[in-house]
Amino acid sequence: MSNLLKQKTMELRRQHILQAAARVFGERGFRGATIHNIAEAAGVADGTIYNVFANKADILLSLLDPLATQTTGKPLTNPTSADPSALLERLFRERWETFTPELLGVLRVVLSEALVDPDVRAPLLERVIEPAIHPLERELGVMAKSGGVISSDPKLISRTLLATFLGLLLLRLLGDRRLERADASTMGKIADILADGLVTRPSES
Amino acid sequence: MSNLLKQKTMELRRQHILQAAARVFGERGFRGATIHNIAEAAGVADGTIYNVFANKADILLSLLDPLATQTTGKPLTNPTSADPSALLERLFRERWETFTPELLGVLRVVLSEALVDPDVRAPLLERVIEPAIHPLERELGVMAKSGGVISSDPKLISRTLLATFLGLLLLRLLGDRRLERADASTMGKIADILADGLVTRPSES
Amino acid sequence: MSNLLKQKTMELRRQHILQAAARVFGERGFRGATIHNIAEAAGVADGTIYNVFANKADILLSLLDPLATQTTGKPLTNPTSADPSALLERLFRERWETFTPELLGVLRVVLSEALVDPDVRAPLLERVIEPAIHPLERELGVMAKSGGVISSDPKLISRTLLATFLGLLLLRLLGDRRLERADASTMGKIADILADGLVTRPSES
Amino acid sequence: MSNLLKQKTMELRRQHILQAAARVFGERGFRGATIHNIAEAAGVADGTIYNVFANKADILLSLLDPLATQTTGKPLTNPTSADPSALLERLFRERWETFTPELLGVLRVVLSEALVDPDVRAPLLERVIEPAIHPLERELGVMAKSGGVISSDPKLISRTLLATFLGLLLLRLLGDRRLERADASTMGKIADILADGLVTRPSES
DNA sequence: TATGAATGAGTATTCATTCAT
DNA sequence: GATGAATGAATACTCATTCAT
Repeated sequence: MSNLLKQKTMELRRQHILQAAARVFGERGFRGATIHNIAEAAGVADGTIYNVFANKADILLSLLDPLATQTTGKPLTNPTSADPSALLERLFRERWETFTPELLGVLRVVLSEALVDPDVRAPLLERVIEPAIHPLERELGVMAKSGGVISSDPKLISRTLLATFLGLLLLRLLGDRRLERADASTMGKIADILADGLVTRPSES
Repeated sequence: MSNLLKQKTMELRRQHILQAAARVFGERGFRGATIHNIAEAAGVADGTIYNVFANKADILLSLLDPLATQTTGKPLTNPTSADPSALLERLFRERWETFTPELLGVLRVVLSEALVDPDVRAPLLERVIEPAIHPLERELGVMAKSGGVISSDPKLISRTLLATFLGLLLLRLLGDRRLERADASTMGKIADILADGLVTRPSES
Repeated sequence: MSNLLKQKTMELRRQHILQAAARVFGERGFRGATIHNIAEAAGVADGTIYNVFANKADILLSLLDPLATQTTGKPLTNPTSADPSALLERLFRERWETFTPELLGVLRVVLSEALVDPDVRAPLLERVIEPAIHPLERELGVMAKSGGVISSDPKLISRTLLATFLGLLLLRLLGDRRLERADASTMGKIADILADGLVTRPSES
Repeated sequence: MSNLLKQKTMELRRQHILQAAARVFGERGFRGATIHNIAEAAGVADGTIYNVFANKADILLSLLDPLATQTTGKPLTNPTSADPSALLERLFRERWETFTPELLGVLRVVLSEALVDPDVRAPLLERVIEPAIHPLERELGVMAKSGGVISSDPKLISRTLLATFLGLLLLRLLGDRRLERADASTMGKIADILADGLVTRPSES
């Protein structure tokens, strides 16, 4: 039983260090943050970090988990929702809200590092991005057959939707004022635009 | 005249080093690349770089120029084109093509560093992103008044369009296979979707 | 009695750890081996080692015991053997055989460390080397008086004999193939050479 | 020509650092000495050492050169010297004298490290020990045929001679007082003993 | 008494920057 | 101006030792 207790203590410590790392990495980036910075923020000794993580990179890779949970934990689609507008609505409104400041910090450092390090890029693609795209792609295929959405190229459309969402997050991370104050309702507007198009149709007049 | 010659020589050397830096930074990232790497790639001595650039960060900031030219050099909108579909078409087709492998490398390292360093983030926002958004925003406002596009919130719509484009580039940089082989025609499809919407309208049947 | 039992248990544990340490030190050297390596090899926790030994250096010093026993346990000379050839024979044949692979490992690490650390050097000299030299020196003195061996400088001769033996062990430890496969009979040959000299005497023809 | 000057300067610096390293390693051993210790002793910055040596181990391996020169530079045997006694005389007298305090320091650290690190052991064997043994072995073979020395097993005899010499050096390095004050004449005595044997022959009476 | 997680001092190595030539 | 050797601050990681359980 002391064994179970130890495991729990270990897990708590791990999460504690990960939170500190998320904060420090979010502020200074992966390369800019030192193990000492993280240890200080977590209130432990430098060496303690290595009782939990193999090395600095391992900490960063562990931060992919919350991002992955983000995608896999809450399925984008839902068997009963065959309404494409509702799908977009959910994609943009709900997901935007789940990006708390802390999770944004994680995204910031993970994206930054993934762009220049294949060892981060590969798991990000495989564990976060693809699990976000695939169900969407499948759902779009189904909806296309039933006539709800335009039928061409679900592979491309799913990527476009994710791209828009990621791009909005990116602009926010880069300091765009408009997106820093975007809330769920803002996202609702964007979902509507994507659903109905930007151009007003003559036939609608 | 010798003065002029010197200036030209200097400018040539500067461009030469910048090209080498673009390549090296694109491959290794900003922190992962050393001054020595760049000097080697440019065929000059380490010290020579400091005759042209103040420090390593200065090289990176200088790489914003080609990205800025990207946006300001070829205006997104064009007074004569009052057609919103054509605007989107141009935004996605032409711009996608201008992202040569070298420019993608620049974008890669600049984005990576901007995400975690405010000293890169601010000029990227100011010199590249905002100059891309503002004319678009203005044009959308005009088109909204003339009824060509939906009228609400050009600030948000312009950001959404840029977000989609940036997001597509981002997915490509992160290794998404579909987007790695996307060409101008692929971008044309995406522009169409944004123009007309994803949902098929009952009224259109 | 429980007290006695405890002492025995303690002594067993001590010997167990020492054996593990001999193995690990022999493979990795003193600095290259970690307390954790030794604890693992002994099947105990790191902390347990400190219940038995004061510190890492104390383990190494404790490994001098088997080497010391080597010398003091089996006296080199024997009052009844006044035959110098027999003495050399015993010195080389018997002692060579007592250097089991494990004891060679101990010698390896002790020599290595003694060469660069006075805190190991002094006890090695005092507890192992001098106890090996002195009785030999004494015996040579006696034999010199009775005319069995050349009379000059027993101090030097005893050292020369030990030097030869140590040197042979050293070459073996350094990987010399010929000595790695040397057995007792090989040592017998060497003893003969030392007894009779390398040069063939004209008078012997 | 400035190129030639640079090479010379580089070589001087290299030798300067090597001398400092020999001193520091000799005092503290390989593991006990830090790069900073060596840099301080050489009067240069830590980083400068890495302009000359690839890493710490490379410094140690470079210290094999003076030891190798020791053996290969001055051939043990000499075509004209067919006299075995003279050969031993030279082996012990001359070589002992070449072990200056500095070279002894080098031998100390090289032996210490070679005992526990195969990466040092192999080159020591190949570049120092074998080049010392082989010519000796050959010469002994020749002398055996001409009847000057006992004929059996030159492989073993050559090793025995080197073992004796190495063993004497080892005892000296371990602090044996008698050998710390041994000079060339002491070595002469030892050579005589090896030549003529330890035992006084009845036939010689 | 045994455990093994926490500690934090210690170190090889890197690399941006300088500056004598 | 160009060079590239010298600099030395900075940092990930190790490991002997301690001590609460």
